[in-house]
Amino acid sequence: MRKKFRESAETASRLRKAGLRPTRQRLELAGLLFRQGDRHLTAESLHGEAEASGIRVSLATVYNTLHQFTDAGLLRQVVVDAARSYFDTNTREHQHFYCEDENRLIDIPGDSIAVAGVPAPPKGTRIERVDVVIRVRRG
Amino acid sequence: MRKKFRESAETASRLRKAGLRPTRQRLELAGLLFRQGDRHLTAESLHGEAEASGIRVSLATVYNTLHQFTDAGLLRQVVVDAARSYFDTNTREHQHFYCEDENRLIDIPGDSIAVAGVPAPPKGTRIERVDVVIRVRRG
DNA sequence: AATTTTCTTTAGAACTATTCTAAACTATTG
DNA sequence: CAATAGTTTAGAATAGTTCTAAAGAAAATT
Repeated sequence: MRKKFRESAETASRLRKAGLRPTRQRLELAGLLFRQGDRHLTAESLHGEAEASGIRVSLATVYNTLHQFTDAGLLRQVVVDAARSYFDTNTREHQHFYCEDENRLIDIPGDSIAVAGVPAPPKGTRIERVDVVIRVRRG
Repeated sequence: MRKKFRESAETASRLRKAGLRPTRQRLELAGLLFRQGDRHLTAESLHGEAEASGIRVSLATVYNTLHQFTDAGLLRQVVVDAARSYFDTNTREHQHFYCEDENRLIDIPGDSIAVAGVPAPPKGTRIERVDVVIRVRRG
């Protein structure tokens, strides 16, 4: 399969650039993560998907991989819920609706939303990121 | 002590209005929470403070109380860190800097900051709250 | 003011998400 | 192809939080 081969090679080189060896587990997880469009996953949900696809990988490796990919800029971690951590395959600038009834994230494109009037950050610090979470409920 | 008595009576009636019995534990925790100005606490930190003040209260009760006060609108829960939950005694509209180096929250007054271009919420939902977290780091 | 009812507190167990550990394994280097 | 350095893994450990059921306290009822 030509396409798959090219994707793997591309992913492998992305990983190498991030200082990560392109192991079977990383390549297969990357396949799951990036094959489809923008996605929001938890470690458990990705692990479940891997299992369902016949990919053999431990939960610990899923956690490691999600964090390594996040550090490498391939994923963005989204904190909306005290209970679980979400990872977003969309690393462009954007924000989120968070549906509290169904624990679901929905992207808001970065060009539609803007935060104005941000004060200077506390002395000795610099702004890392501005996160907007719009909490919504059925009703 | 006149002042303390009045505070207790006021707190007691706030609790009653929220359908909560003004028990010793709730009154004493309310004392710690609201005596000082705006504060950001975790369950553990409040429990520690209580211990230090000679207030006898279990950690389970601290958790219960924080949630009950939040439901009653006396506190606001702030989600910034996947690890721990913060509770904010400032329930006015406002936002936060989150200092990732020291796990510390800093209030941003609601009148200085504004979010523009919020799209319509997903079908069948209404906006509950708009949370802005500005993540900062030393540097 | 004693009794009953309802709510609250508590210690400790249980749970959930996540991280750690150290041994086995795999990719890369020389 | 051996040596090295990085990776994976199962399971243990941890952290924060919630649950449980029994004891205690507040409110309602007599």
